[in-house]
Amino acid sequence: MFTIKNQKNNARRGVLTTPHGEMQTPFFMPIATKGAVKSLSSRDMETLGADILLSNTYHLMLKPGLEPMKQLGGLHTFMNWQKPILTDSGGYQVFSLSKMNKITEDGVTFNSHLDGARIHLTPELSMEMQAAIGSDIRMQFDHVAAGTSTKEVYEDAMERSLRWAKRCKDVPRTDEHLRFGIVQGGTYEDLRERSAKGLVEIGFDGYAIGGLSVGEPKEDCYRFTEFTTRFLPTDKPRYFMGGGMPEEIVYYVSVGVDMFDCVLPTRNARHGTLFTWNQDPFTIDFEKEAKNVFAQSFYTQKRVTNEQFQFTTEPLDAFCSCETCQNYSPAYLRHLFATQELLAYRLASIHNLTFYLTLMRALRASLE
RNA sequence: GCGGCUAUGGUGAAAAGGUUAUCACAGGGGUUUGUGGUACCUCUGUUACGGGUUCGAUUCCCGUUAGCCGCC
Repeated sequence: MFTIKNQKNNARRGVLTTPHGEMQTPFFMPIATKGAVKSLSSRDMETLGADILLSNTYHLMLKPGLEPMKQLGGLHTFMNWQKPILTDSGGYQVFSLSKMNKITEDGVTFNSHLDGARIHLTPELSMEMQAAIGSDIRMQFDHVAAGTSTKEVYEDAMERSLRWAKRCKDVPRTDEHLRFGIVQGGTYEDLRERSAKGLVEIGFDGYAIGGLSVGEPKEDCYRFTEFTTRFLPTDKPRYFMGGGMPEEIVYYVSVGVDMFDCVLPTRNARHGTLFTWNQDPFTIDFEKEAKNVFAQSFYTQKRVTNEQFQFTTEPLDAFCSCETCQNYSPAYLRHLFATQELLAYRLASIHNLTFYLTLMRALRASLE
């Protein structure tokens, strides 16, 4: 169930209810692809204030596998996380692992990157795996085409995604959960419109904007996200899949997107790039920032591995109250990266996730 | 003291009488968008010292110095 509590222009402030609890929207989902947010525990994620995690059907299908996951009683129990989980269907791996898979109308055959074993993923199997995982929000299996594709390829992928959407919708429900469709169509307005309308006709609990941030110019990403929202029902949650940088999220919220996930805070953390505030996040004029997406004035990315931090003892981020900023100097963080201590990944991930979760809190506050 | 071997970036190695001496690591800077779990791109930096042969030597020769090995 999705309830909008307040709206400012197109931006929405709402509540999304799932079997494992409710989330205040707009929200951000940290990514636990294989059942763990890299370097962090479930308890860490609670401490950070995450309300929902994202996990991945394809990766969990490889390990531990469908039957083991059933036997283990689902992912909530397995990883001891009692709040909601959203699962990606494996559609993104059609794109990201495109060198190792073959697409047919029935589904996609992957050569496992782990042991070369063949896995034939279909819409039905993806839904079965997501049921085994026990996720609260399940994504349709879709066909993501690269951002540099021709219109013919986009159209083919979009039409197939629509047919697969219907097949996912038709899988009988055995429990309470939300099921989302995914808009494709690349960077063509007519394809995006047909995709969105087709999905709405099938009928889902929420709608995702997919197939963006996959190699196309950033302006297109902004433009087609805004364009796509025009064809989505206002009373259902909208989910921008896979993005993005802080200023992107600010923009997408302004055009009415409610849900986000992105690997950037955690991956950048592992590579030593930390997001820091230029001002108190609760004083940011997000309406202004959304109109100025390329100005990027409210935060700075700091490379804590850089030489300039060798002797820096002042806090990394004066506006951050995370465990890392409260207890450790940039100089120490740099040392941890230089010596490849595992603690580097953990402390940096704690900070970057705190940044993203705080960004969402500040955005919600601005919409009250 | 005598004999032998070696001497190439910060480190470890490679190559060659002739454009700009190669590679890895380290170091500097950057990239990352529904995560193929330590990635990718890029830059900086070297022929121990002195003399000789040669049109040209970092390469061949002699000496100096240093290190290693053996002998007395």
